Amino acid sequence: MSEIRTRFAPSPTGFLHLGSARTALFNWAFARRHGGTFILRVEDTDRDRSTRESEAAVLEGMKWLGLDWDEGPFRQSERSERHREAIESLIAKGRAYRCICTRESLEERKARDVAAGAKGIYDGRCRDLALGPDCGEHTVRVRLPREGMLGWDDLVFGPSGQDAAQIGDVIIQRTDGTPLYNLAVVVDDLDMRVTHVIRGADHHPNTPLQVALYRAFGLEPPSFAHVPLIIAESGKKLSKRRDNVSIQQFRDDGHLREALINWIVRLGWSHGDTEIFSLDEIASTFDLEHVGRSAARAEPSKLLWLGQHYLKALGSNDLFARLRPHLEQVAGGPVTDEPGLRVLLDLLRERSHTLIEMAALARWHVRQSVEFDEKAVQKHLNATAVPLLGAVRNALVEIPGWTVASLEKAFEQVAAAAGGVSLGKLAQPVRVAVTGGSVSPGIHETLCSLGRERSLARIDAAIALASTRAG
RNA sequence: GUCCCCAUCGUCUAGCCGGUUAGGACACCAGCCUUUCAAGCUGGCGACACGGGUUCGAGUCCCGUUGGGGAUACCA
Repeated sequence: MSEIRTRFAPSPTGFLHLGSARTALFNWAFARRHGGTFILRVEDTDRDRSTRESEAAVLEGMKWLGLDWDEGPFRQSERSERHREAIESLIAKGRAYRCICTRESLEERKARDVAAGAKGIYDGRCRDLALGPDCGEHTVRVRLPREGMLGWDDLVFGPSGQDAAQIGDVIIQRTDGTPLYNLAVVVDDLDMRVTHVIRGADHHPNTPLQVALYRAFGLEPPSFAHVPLIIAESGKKLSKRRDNVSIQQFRDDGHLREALINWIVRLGWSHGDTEIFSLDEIASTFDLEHVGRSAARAEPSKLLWLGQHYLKALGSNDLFARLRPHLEQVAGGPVTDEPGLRVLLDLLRERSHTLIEMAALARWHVRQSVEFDEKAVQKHLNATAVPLLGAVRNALVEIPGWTVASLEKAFEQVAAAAGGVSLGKLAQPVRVAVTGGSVSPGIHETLCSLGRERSLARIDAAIALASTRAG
């Protein structure tokens, strides 16, 4: 069997779309799984909507996700000469013909047809006119068979197809001489020797036409696999306005690429009961047989869970590197890499789902001063807390080493000396003193990560604050 | 309107040739753990859209209904 070749063919309209990313992933995975070739081709034949910036955004999204391609990126727009040639050859073979029907006339005829209860497909007025190149302004249409099945065996949906009579001779070349999508894809996939076309199910309905085009060229169509669409949480189609569909946006929201990949691969594909997949594992297990047939909702709770999972697994240096920009955002300035911060970040892993969330939880550590949460202060930094904080402070100053164990011991001693106050009574005021809020990792760990000097200074400040308030 | 497609817990899904107490994961709820928040552990709630067939037997096959999606461009 010949080498497997897949391609991802996005139209560059702004950014890498969630659904496109999954299509790209599937194509990438299928090629990798079979030791094949993954091609990237930008479908920019619609000049009005395609820009270099959006093309760059799509490529950037691919790279960020870790989807590397073997050939390309090719631009469909740079292949127009080849497309024209292909159209000419079709005309020469009698498989396509020139059409001089005007837009207005076409619209009018279609409206009439539809009003009469028909489908409104092209009536074939120019089909047998044998118009030459000098016929004036014209489009080119494929000459489709009048009847017969245009079918294929879809690798996801199974036997599929449509009767040729339902389609009609569609336009493949505009009056300005540029090719239309359906013609261009077929020619490109043929030229690039694509063996498996894996794409969104929104293309399912125009596959019969493409099958007809392959036949017109006298060549075998590739295998097709249509992947069900991803729909919004609402159950509706993903909308750019309402829904987050941009991979770049997910990245900016602090999601880990590993989580995003894992999330989308499971949207429509499964491998038994396995939930966790790295890119490598996808590359070695992905198959078309287990791609489902119904649309999947992009419900983000699992993405969040996956985010936490991968946050826990990330190497310390990797985590710090990825988190740094977000930490600096929170700190409002440069953040220095120091052991105490690393300790805190490790503690924050199981408390966060995204980098943004983690950076927010590290706020009290990376900022110079504490920002107090008013409710926490009222509850824990009150008159009764003053002697307690004082006792803790005195004990902490005395301990030789600043470790979790020594801090724990010191707290126990203070609690005992204060006549058996619960550790909770002790811990909360201290927590508010050093973090400004009532939520943080264990108090000993928290103090340990902040370090001796900063901790003591913050406790002193809190004692002062609590005293003034009480007095 | 017309064509095409889809249908298992709230969500993602397992379910290969018809025989399962319909499984897993997320979410949710409860308990344990616990100085807060998490994490972790244990347990719970929870689904074959509906109606007809075929069959000894249907989540699995067939038809219909309903619901949802996609396509109906000189867009891709």
